[in-house]
Amino acid sequence: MKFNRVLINDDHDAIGESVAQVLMSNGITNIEKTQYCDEAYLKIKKAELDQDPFDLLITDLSFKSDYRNDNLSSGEELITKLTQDYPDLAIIVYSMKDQLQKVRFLIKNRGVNGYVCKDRKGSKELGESLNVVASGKAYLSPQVCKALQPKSNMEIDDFDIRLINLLSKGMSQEEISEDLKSKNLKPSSLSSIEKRLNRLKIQFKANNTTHLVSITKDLGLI
Amino acid sequence: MKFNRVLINDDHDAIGESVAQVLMSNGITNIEKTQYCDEAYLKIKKAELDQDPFDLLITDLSFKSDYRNDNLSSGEELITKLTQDYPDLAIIVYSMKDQLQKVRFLIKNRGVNGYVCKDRKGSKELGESLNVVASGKAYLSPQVCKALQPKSNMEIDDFDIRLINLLSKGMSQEEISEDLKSKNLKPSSLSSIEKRLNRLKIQFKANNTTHLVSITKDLGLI
DNA sequence: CCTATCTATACGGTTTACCGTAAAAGCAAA
DNA sequence: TTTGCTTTTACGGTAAACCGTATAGATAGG
Repeated sequence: MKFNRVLINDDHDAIGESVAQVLMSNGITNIEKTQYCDEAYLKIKKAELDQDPFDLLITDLSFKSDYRNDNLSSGEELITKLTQDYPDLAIIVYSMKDQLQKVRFLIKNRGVNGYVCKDRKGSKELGESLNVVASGKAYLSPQVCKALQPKSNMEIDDFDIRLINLLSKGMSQEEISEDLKSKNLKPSSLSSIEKRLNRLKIQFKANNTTHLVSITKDLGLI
Repeated sequence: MKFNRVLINDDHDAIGESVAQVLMSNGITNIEKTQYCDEAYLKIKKAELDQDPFDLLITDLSFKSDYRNDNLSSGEELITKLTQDYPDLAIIVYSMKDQLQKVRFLIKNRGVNGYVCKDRKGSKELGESLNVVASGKAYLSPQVCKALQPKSNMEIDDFDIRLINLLSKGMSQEEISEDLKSKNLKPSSLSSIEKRLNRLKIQFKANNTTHLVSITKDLGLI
């Protein structure tokens, strides 16, 4: 099997162009490009209605917002919507992010078929991913291929991310506790929050909360 | 004046390629590419020694680290070193970051000649910047062109920056006080530090220290 | 020289973060 | 159901951050 009709969704024009180059050098010429997630969704929808659907979407995850106020503001939202509506569409994510948690989530829970890291060898890996994904297998860049290996111990989950995010927004640990309780999310006691933060501080070698937020921001975790 | 010999420094291969395309379509063919800041520095140094120097560097700011442990790990460090050693070299930054403080700093204090945002029209703007910078003027992408307008500038001095920086490294206010005393820097009492932080927290509408560090990191202030 | 003003510092009280310990709840295998 | 393990929660003490107020020093204008 080979992909015939491909949509590229990336807000950076140069990336879109280079992805198109990779596709063409793999013999794929029926290509369209979008720079917004809304636009991508509409194009896919229209293609479906026109009986000329895409077989593959290559998309970034993070998009800068501009004057248009977008409905779908991130690649992840786009993917969530697409996997509901068009489960047959193959999706390759092409992103700077290399967090295992995110990768695992997209592959396991969103049925993403490939995850290629924009990096020094991004183009080459993207080319390889086309063949792998076309043959029905999942492709992962080497940097993130351990995402699917079970349990590489020291890992952070969505709760951790949420926690650090709320801290970075200036909430106190007690306020966070209240917030979680009001949303009926499970670990919500101040004590649990403290314990979790403690683990994270050890993991990231942070001296205090401020340091932890600083480090995770640098890592692009939040 | 026109640029003859250009070095492109970007860790993402596709970007390097697309920048090269832009240069060639502007009639510049003497192009070299690097994917590491160390490599870029060495290449520029060598070219200088060989009496065949570059007249322009186009570089990203953030680079992923890999197995090589780099000396210069960011574009900013590279630029700092270059403006010391080769003040005549023109530099255009091509980056995702669009924080005004960062841009202002690079233009004012590092003598960077152009700042182009990697964005939906990044390639087009990069092409325009070549002509503007070649004619001796500074080029700024529309998103960041207000960086040079003095209006948007709140009065934050070096002490403030130093303070927030130390906080982001995990030091307590007392440790910072000790540190400043040991360096004989003037406001150094815990009380002064508290007062200064208070002013900053009001200025940036921060709830606490963690929030303050988070906000200033987002602004690119530190 | 005196005074108004601004800055640095000192101090005490309150809140929040930090850290250890321990009980309670959830869960899976025997 | 019992047992053992893990996770969540509770609590108490210490350290640090937070906040108001007050004194000391430095500076500029009269």
